[in-house]
Amino acid sequence: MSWRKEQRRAERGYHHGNLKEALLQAALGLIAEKGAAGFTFADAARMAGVSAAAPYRHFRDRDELLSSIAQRGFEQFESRLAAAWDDGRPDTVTAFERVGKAYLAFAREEPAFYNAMFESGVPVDANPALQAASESAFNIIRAAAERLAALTPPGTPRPPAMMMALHIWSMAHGVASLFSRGDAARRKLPMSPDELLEAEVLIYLRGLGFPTDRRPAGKSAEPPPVPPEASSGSGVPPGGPWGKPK
Amino acid sequence: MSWRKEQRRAERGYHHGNLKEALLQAALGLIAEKGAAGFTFADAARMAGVSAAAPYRHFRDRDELLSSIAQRGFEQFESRLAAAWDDGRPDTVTAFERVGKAYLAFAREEPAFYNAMFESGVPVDANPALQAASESAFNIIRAAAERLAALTPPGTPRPPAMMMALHIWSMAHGVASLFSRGDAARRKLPMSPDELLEAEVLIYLRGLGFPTDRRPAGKSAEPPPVPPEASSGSGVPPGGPWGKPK
DNA sequence: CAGCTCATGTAAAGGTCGTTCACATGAGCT
DNA sequence: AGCTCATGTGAACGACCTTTACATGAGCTG
Repeated sequence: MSWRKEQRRAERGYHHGNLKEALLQAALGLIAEKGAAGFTFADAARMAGVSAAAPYRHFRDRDELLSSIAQRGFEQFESRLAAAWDDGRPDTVTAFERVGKAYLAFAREEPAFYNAMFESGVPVDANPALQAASESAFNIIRAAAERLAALTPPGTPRPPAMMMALHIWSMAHGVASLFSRGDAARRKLPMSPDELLEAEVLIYLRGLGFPTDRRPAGKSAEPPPVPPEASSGSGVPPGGPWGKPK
Repeated sequence: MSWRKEQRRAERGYHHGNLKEALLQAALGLIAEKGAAGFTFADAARMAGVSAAAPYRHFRDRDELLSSIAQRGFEQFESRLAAAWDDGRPDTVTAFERVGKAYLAFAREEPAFYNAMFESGVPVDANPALQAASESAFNIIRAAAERLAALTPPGTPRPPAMMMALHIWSMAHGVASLFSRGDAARRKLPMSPDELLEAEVLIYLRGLGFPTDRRPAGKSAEPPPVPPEASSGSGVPPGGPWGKPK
C-alpha cells in the first residue's frame, strides 16, 4: 500500500530537513514540464515525498510559492543580463546586443523561470521583494541604454535612455513570447528568434542614428574597439542588418 | 433551497435554446474579470443557469471553450486590424501606424479576448481553425509590411516584408504584454503605451530608411499624400519621434 | 394528432486540488 | 531528562472537472 511513502520516511525521517528548497526545485521542474497553470501544489509535495499539507509550513499558499520562484527568476535574470552587458565591454553596441541575446537565451534555457516571471499571472507589484527583483533586472537594460544614449553621434538628437530601454525590453519580450518559447517556437519563421531580434535591434539603433555597419553573424574580430566618432548617418550600410538581400 | 434554479427553469424551460452562445458570453465576462487561469467551467454554467454537466454537450472540455474564445478573438482582431489598415489609406506609413495603435487598442479594450489568445496557454497549433484565424490576423500585418517594404526609398536595400511584419508584431505584442494590460499597466512609465509603441515603430522605420518626419501626435493634415521619392536618409528629422528632446 | 428519435439538459458520483485544523514528532535548548 | 516549538501528518471541507445513466421535449414522420 503505502510502501514507497514509508520507505521514503525511513530514508529521511519524520522531518525533511530542507523541504522549502526541495519544494522550489520540484515546482521548477513541474512548471518547466506543464507550465505555471498546470503546476500543482499537491504534485510538488508528492515529489518532495511529504504530505499535501506540509508545504503550508513554508508558503502561505500556492501563489506564494509561484511568487518565490518568480523572484528567484528575476534575480538569475539580472545576473545573466549583467554578465552579458559586462559593463559595456568591449564596446557599447556589441555589449548591448549581447544583452538582447542573453534575454532570449534566458527565455529559452529557463522556461520555468520565464514562465513564472512573465506568464504565470503573478502580480509583480503585490510583493515588494518581487518588485525589487524585477526592477533590478530591468535596471541592467536601463543602464545599458543610458550608456548607449550617451554615444549618439553629434548632430543627432539624444533619445531618452528610459524610452530606449523600454523599447528594447518590449522587443526582446515580444520576440521571446511569440517565437522563442514552447508551442510558439513551432511557428515557421524565415530566421531564428535570435537573428530576428538582432536585426530588429540593429534597425532600431540605426533609426536612432547609430552607425551599425557590422555584419550580424560575422565572427571577425572587433574592427573598431572605439565606436564613437564614427561617420554620422551619412549613407546606408552596405549590407542590411538582415544579411544579403539577394 | 433550489428556488432560483427552479424559477430559472420555469422562465426558460428545460432546454436553454442558445446555451453555446450563452456559455461563450459568460466565459468572456469571467475571463475579463479573473483571467483565463481563474475562469471556471462550472462558473460559466452557473451563469447560464444550467447544471455543471450541460456545457459538455457543446464543448469537449474546458480547453475547447477557451480555444473557441481565442478563435473568435483572432477573428475580431483581424477585422479590427484590417479596418485600421484600410488598405493603406490615406498613405502607407499613416495606415501602418494606425495598425499598431489598433493592436494596442484591442489589447486594452478586449482584455478577455487578448488573454485567451495570447496568455491562456492555449496551444494555437493544436486546432486548425484556431491556427487559421491566427494566421489570418497576422496576414494583415504581413500585407501591410509588404506594401511598406515596396516603398523603400531608392538606394536603400529593401528589407524582407516577412521580417518587417515579425518585427512589428513583436514590438506591438511586447508593449501590449508588458505595459498595456492589467497589473503591468501600473508600471510607471514616462509615456503612454501608445506613444511608446508609436515612437518605437517610427524609429524602426527610420532605421530602414523611411522618411518619418511627421509629428507623432500632430493632427495637421497629411502633408504629402505621396510618400515615395522623399529625400533618402540624408539628414535627421528636426524633432525625434519622441517629441521635443528639451 | 400519436409516436418516435435524438439533441440537449440533469443528478449523482469519482477523482483531484487547495486549504485548514487538530494532533504527532523530534531537534535543539535548558 | 524534560520542554518547546518548528515541522510534518491525516482527516476533512468545498470547489472544480469530467463521466455516466437517466430525463425532457422539439421536431419530424406517418
